[in-house]
Amino acid sequence: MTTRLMVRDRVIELVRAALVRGAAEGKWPEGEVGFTVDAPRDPRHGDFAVNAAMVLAKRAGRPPRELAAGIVEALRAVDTAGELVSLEVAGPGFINLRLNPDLWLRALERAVAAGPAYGRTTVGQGRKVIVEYVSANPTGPMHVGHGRNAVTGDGVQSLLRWAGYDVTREYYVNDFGAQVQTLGRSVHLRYQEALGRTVEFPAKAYPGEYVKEIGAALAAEFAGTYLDAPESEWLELFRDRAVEHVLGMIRGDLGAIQIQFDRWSSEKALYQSGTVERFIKDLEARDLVYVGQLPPPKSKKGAGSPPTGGAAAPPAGGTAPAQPPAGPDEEGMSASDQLTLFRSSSFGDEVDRPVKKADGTPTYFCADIAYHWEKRQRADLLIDVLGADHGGYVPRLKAAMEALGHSRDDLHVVLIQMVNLTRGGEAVKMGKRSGNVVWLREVVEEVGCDATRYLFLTRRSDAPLDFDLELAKKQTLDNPVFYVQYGHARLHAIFRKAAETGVALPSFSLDDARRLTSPEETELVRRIASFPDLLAGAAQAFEPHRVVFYLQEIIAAFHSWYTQGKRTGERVLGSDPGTTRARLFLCLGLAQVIANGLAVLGVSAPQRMELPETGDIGADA
RNA sequence: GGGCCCUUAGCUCAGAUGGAUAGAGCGUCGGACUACGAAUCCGAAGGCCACUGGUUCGAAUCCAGUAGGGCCCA
Repeated sequence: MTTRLMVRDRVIELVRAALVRGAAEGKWPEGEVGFTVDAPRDPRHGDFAVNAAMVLAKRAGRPPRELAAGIVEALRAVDTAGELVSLEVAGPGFINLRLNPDLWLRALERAVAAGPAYGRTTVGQGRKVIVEYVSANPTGPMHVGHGRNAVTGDGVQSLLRWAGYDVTREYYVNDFGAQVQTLGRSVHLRYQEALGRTVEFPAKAYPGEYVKEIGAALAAEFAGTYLDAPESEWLELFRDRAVEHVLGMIRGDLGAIQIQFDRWSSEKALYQSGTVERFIKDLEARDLVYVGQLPPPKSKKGAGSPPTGGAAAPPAGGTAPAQPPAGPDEEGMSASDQLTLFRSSSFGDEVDRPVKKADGTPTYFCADIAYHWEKRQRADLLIDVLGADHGGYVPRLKAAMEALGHSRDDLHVVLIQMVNLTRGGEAVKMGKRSGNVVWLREVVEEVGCDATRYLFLTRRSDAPLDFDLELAKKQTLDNPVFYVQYGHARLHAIFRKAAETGVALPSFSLDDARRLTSPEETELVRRIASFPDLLAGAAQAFEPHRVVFYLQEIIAAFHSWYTQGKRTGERVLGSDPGTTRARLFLCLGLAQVIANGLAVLGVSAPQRMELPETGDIGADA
């Protein structure tokens, strides 16, 4: 498909041309002007407002309104096709302009013509980007917090795809650190138990039912072979088997919310392939590391208070979106150790971070930046979707990017805040202490995939989210996903009705479309036309929630228009064939935009929905 | 004690790179169906955009500080 301009782009193009023209005539200084073209809040101000005169005022040393008049003049001269039908200077120096309505109608035509591809743009220019999300430790099934990370990350990658980026969806598996070792030991305990022993479970062992299953499976496979064997003989095997099993569960959890990855990167493989070693050599070659000691803690209570020991993180996370990777501080290093430190403080981090422990083994952080180093070789832009508890981790990752000769903006981190699960407004008890974790799978099975996905995206990702199970199940307007899907179904009900009454779905005709003259109809057309812009903006800000709000607004506008038509008698299917075709075509555009917006979010767009049990309308009274 | 995020209507939240009179939903009150989905819509009431200063033509938005909440690290 040819790259056609969006309506707003056309305006930008015209303004730019006008500015060049005026500068050439000596009306104002030459050079780029950082102007904006916005749809004003108040529709009476026109289709778009341009602030170029105000921006230019400083440089030109002339009052904005005077400049605006000049720009208007230049715009008239540049607009040879007559696309701008009204231009006026307003307020402090805005140029309000109105477009030939046909331009909007043509945009509607394009929306329907593009069909399921409507909204795709090329702003990403095929840039390679890796979106890493979920990356939950393979020590248990996904909980609700992971779900929000997964859905948000998936929304981000989807947006980037729609915006023309070359996207790889990636999951980083922490299959090497202390936590999976703990899992391996926990499984071994269950293995012993399965073979008839009575064993005690230390507090830090993983409690889940799945641990028991893995233990039992290994008991069946190996019988007593590893019953009394030293840990060195079984730990790696048990760990790997457990990880494999848990990853299977995680894949299942992801499948339940329809998320797939293009690539699963393994921490263990980073070591085995020598990537970590190569990375450290690279650091040494660039003189980015040195041997030294950890800086003393900033605590006031007595210098040299020892860092906490290497206790493994608690097994099952509470509501944290992602389980924290064991930071360097949890790896049992003390202040007196001679460590290999990375000069991250020279690149904006607070302190230098250890990449090798006293015994020469790499730290978790080391593997992690090695991973980013390796990823950056495969892509131009890296996105990490992390739990908000990793906020402190971001500066050192960015420092690493810069130290390695990239831009710190080549890595963008999307932070995901906590999910507060409620049922009918009351908090569902969750917490690390109680061990009462709510698994993602339970939620999906209760409320469905669509509601789960949609509701996770009803907030900016860095704001905490209340997720109410009762609301998610409700088939009423309080439930936002239902509201949008219902609107889509209603549009299709109109199409069905048209078919029943022998009205064919129209193809585009400008003459027909010109009958869309009411303010509500023009507004709907404009919203449809702005959809590609909305998607591109959301993609570049990595904010999938914007799509949710867009859908919410456009469907509300539709419902309003529809109901108003019922009252006034100006129905979609009316007595005048031309108007009927025009309105049907508008509905086609609406249905397409809703379907595509929902598709971006991975939510279905049903054409028909079941009536609730109460409203048995068809029954004769 | 240090760092990051946050504070907008009674409640839950939107406000794209600063734009004109700050918007939704819920809740409250009052209305609208012999149906192409009332699972909807219309109207009313509801605001010191936490506070103070700064930047400029212009600030909910950017900067500094203060207060309060969350997370991470000590």
